Amino acid sequence: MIKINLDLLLLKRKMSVTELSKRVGITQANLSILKTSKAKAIRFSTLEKICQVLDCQPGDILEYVAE
Amino acid sequence: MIKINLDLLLLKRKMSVTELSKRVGITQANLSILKTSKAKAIRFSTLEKICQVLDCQPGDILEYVAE
DNA sequence: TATAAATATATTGTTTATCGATATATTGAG
DNA sequence: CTCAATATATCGATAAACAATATATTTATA
Repeated sequence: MIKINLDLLLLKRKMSVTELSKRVGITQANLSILKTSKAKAIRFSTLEKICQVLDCQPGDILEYVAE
Repeated sequence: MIKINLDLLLLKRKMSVTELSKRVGITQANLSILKTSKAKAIRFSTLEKICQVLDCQPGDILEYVAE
């Protein structure tokens, strides 16, 4: 499965999910869905904004976990 | 923007896009769209299969490029 | 250079699912 | 206990993946 992990970076940046959602431009609810790996897809525009705001690469937040 | 780069890994694995598309389970045409960064989103199920077949991590193929 | 193979592009239709908007539940800090 | 942060839940609209298919273009190779 593909896991998304924002916790580490949010901690580093001392940023809340709510704050990130505002900066990214999506609702707190929908970012929460992403954050908990409940989403079945992601728009590159969203991924891009997250990377932009958190100043990171997709690889920093996306992980493939074999099962 | 978010760029997707499969070329390096395909070269390493000596695998063609057509071959990858068969293994991943999507058409050659649609994988080509992904490969050329024309897609606006990606399903995690697709990303997962690509990582599985190429034995890699999302970070190996996805890149955020600031503009 | 001719031919075939690989890849890119294009079109149409179906189906899926993001994301907005919103409400509410749950958790945690103080 | 209170409040803020986060998670969960609906619903609807819209966007877009992906299938299927055809075809153009590029690349390899005999």
